[in-house]
Amino acid sequence: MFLAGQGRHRVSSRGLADIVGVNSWQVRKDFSYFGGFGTRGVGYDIEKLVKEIKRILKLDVVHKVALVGVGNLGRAILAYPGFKRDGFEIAVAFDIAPQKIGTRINEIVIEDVTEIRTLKERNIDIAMIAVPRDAAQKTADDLVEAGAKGILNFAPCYITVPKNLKAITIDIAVDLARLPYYMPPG
Amino acid sequence: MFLAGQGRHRVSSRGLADIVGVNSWQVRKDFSYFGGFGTRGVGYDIEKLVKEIKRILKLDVVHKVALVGVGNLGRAILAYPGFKRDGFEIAVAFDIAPQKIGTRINEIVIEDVTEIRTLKERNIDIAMIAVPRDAAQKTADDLVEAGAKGILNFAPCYITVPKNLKAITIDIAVDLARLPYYMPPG
DNA sequence: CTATGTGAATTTATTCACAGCA
DNA sequence: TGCTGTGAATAAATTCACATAG
Repeated sequence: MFLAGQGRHRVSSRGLADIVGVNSWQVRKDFSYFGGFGTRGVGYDIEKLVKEIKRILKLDVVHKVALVGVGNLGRAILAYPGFKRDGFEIAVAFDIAPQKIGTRINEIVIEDVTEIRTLKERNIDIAMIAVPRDAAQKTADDLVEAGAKGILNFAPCYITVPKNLKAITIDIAVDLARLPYYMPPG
Repeated sequence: MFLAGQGRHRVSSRGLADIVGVNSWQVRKDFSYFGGFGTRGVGYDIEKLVKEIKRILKLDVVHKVALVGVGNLGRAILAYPGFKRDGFEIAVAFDIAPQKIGTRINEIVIEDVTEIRTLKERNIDIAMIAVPRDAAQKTADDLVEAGAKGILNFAPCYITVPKNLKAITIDIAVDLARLPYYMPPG
């Protein structure tokens, strides 16, 4: 985006710092916690740096993702072009509405929610929840039982999963509510 | 959600801590930074607590919000029911496509993007960006010029605003990329 | 001579323990 | 007695300064 594929091979901690708006020693210290992967007097090799970070974040393998709920939000997610870049592949979408089953959106076939049970045999370990709030926890429970290891929840409620798994909730209203605190008066 | 309107008047720091999964002294310490608003030996009056927190976060006034971009994501946002609860009101939606101008979605009339310039006179101080990535920064610039004080950006890119204003970017791919690090192997 | 990586110093945040008020 | 609010103790994160490798 900023660096890759633009003819540049190297970047310094200062260069990275300027991009993300922090200080150069913060960049170096943070990298050092995972073992230094720069070259003294030279800087960081961009390709190697990206590879190391992907390895640390466990993004060095392709993760297959399921989407549950193909309403407005679900369709917006299916239309989002940025997943492949980071090694994610939306493999399937589920919905409860019979008239949607079997249709395709962006090459993804929509299946009945009861097929969630087949996640494990399809090597899908991540799921996104885009169902109404009242159905979110039940959906999460089904996903966990089917073998999902990570859940990204877009329903406006907290969901609980076994503590060895990971769930992240994205609630637009919560993020919106953070803005006024930082906004100037008037 | 958990406490309001369920017959309960009071809650202890321990009660709050259990709900959000932290320790009771963390709750008390955090509240104390803004001046204690509990009663010793009793706990916190729920109604007063909510009021104080809303005041601190500047959510004690209604904020009018504009949406720019009425594609899949924009329509999903307009359909989201949770804004009013927190004192936000989507006042207008803008789009660049002529065939969308003048139509309504969820009581919101869609106007041409050139009307962004009227934000200030309509007392709209917050905007949500749901346009394609290439148009995001230009949209942000227009919004800032029109008087927006806070921006919630859904385009998958960083946007820059003058440093006395506030912009928050929500990028699904970034949140998705956080999951594998915490997920158990296998 | 340049830019990393890291101990040491400093600052900030977390945790504890209890005084103080209803 | 019960639970808040807060100083003190502890832990963690940030910042600095520089030895070190290329």
